[in-house]
This record gives sequence, C-alpha cells and structure tokens, in this order.
Amino acid sequence: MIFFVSLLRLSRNIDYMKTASKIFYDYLKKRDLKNTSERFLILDQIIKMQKHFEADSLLVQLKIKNKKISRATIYRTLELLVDSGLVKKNNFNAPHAFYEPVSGLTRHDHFVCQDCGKIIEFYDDTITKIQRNLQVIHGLEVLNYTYNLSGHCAACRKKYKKHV
Amino acid sequence: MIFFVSLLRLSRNIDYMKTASKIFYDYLKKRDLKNTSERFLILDQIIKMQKHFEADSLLVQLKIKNKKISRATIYRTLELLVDSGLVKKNNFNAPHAFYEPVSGLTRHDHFVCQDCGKIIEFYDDTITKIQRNLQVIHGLEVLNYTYNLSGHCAACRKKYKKHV
DNA sequence: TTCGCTGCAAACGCTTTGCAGTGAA
DNA sequence: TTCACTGCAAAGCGTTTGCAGCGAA
Repeated sequence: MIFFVSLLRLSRNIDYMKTASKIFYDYLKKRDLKNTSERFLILDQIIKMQKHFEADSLLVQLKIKNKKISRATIYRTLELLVDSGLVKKNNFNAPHAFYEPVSGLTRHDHFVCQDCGKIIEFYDDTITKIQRNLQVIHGLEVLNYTYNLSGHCAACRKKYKKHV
Repeated sequence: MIFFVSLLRLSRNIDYMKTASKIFYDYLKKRDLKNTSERFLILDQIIKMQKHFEADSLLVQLKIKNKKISRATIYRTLELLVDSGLVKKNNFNAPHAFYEPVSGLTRHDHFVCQDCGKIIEFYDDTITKIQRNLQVIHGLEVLNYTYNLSGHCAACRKKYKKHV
C-alpha cells in the first residue's frame, strides 16, 4: 500500500518540538557536550522548516529572524543532529546535501521529477519487508537507508508527451 | 527473494565490452558527437573496473597504463556515459560520487557497512513492485532510482557486540 | 575546413577547519 | 576556572569551466 505523505502529515506541533528538544538535550548531556542557545535555535528552526532544506536556507531563515548563527555552527550542529537521529541527510545525487527532520509521522521516501524538480514523498511499507529480509536472513543490521526515485511526474508527463 | 549479486555476477567479457562500445558509438553518432580515442579508452577502463569506482581512481588506473587523459575529460565523458545509460552514478551520501558500469546482469542495490566500509550488493525484486505501483497508480514515470542502505555487516556485528 | 574535443589551470560551491575570543558548567 | 563552542576567514576538495590548440569527419 502506498500513501502520499502530504496527505498524512500532521502539522508539527509544540509537543513534537518539546520531544525533539528533550532528545537533543539528552543526546548532548550523554556525551558531555554543551547545551548552547545556538544548538537549540537551529533545532527549533529545523522543526519549522517545510520538509527538505539545505544548510544555506537554514542560515537564511535564521538570519531573517535576526538570529545570527554562523555557517560553521550550522554545519557542526547539523552533524550532531544527524548523529542523534533527529535529522536525516540526503544527497539526491546533488552537489550539496538536503536535510529533513525525522519523526515517526513522516517516514517516507522521495521521488524527484527530473523536469520540474518537484519532490514527491510517498510511503510504501514493502520497503520494510526488504530490510527485514536482509536483517533476518543475511545478518545485516540496517540502521539507515535512502530510497530515492526520479523520472517524470504526472504533470510533466502530460506537458512533454515526447518522453517515452 | 534476495540474491547477493557477487554470487551471480559473471566476469565481464569481450562480448559485453563490444556491446557497450557499440551502444556508446551509436549514442555519440545519434547526437553528432565525435568518436574520440579518449572516450573509448575511458569506457574500456570502466568495464574493467571492479564494481564501484571514483572519478579519480579511473584517472589513476589510466595513468598506470600510460593513457594520459585529463581529469576534465574523465568528468565530461562520465557525464555522457551516465546519460547513455552505460554507467550509473551513485552518491552514497558521500562528498564525492561513485560510478559503476550498468549491465543487465548486475542490477542491484547497495548496503554500506558503517564500520568497515564494505559495500555489499544485493538484489530484491520486491523493489520493482513499489515502482510499478507508483507508475501505474499514481502516474509517475520512474526512470531511475537509488536504494542505498547502511548499518553494520554481519562480520562487524560480531566484532562490536556493543552496537544495539 | 569546420566545429567539437582535449588539456590545462583557474574557478566554483559546498563544506570543513584553525584559531582566538566567548561562554556554559 | 576550564574546556568546549562560536564566528570568522581561509583552506579543502570534488567537480566544472574558459580558453587556446588539436583533431575527427
């Protein structure tokens, strides 16, 4: 069964933000890292970001809100957030990385339209079956995966009928 | 059903090399591009490469064989080969791209061990079901995909039992 | 002869890093 | 007070590009 995630996504709410902060707080504490205002400003902004964002757009958003955080700190904090499991990094075969907040509600994969660049999220639980197989039968422990598709979206297929 | 591709892979042979050259030749001709010796030297070397390689290791291999081809030409030719369908580009969330020759015999996805870096290839045809669903039900035309997993391989799981 | 191709070196763009000053614990 | 963190600017690194000379068709 395939779901389009946009239909399922619940608007991120205060509760989720609290949970994420708590997770990050614990993560930092456990490693004797410091709870700085910069780190939590970045996390808060990420939770407010719509889906996929780049390191640079995070910087821009924070700047708009008069939170001056350096590019270096953005990258250093993103690394921590990825490591803590709160953020997922995704390359999409592009020269720079995309990031997105991770939560149980938004588990999904991506289809990128080669024509218009639109990113369509979907979720198909078949993928978990494959990973269970690898895990159970072949002894691999799957911690992370990326499953990205590309091609032509429905709208662009109509627009450019020449495509096969 | 999951296969480990290493078990299935046939050693690349003269026939395949001929086929690939022919495909590339036709591809170039069709677009009024030129059949240069550099382009075919690169293709030949790629076919001889073991699985995943980087642009730079291609350059090194060619240098060892006294074929002096510039880095720029490597990149320009790789782009053509990817476009022609003979080579697949894959980022694995790494800062630089990996490439691999494409052939009907080696259709597969990748599991990368986070500990030892080993790349394990596997093929599970369940993945095609997802793509068919997207295509048939939702009107997307899937041309390409990457499905990369990471975690701990069986050997490293034994070695580092502390991992969850 | 005509353009597309190659090699060189410089440019690019995202990301990382060294360092000195700052601030959490 | 200590040592990790931040901001700045420079460096890093894979990749791309401008240009002049070269070579396939």
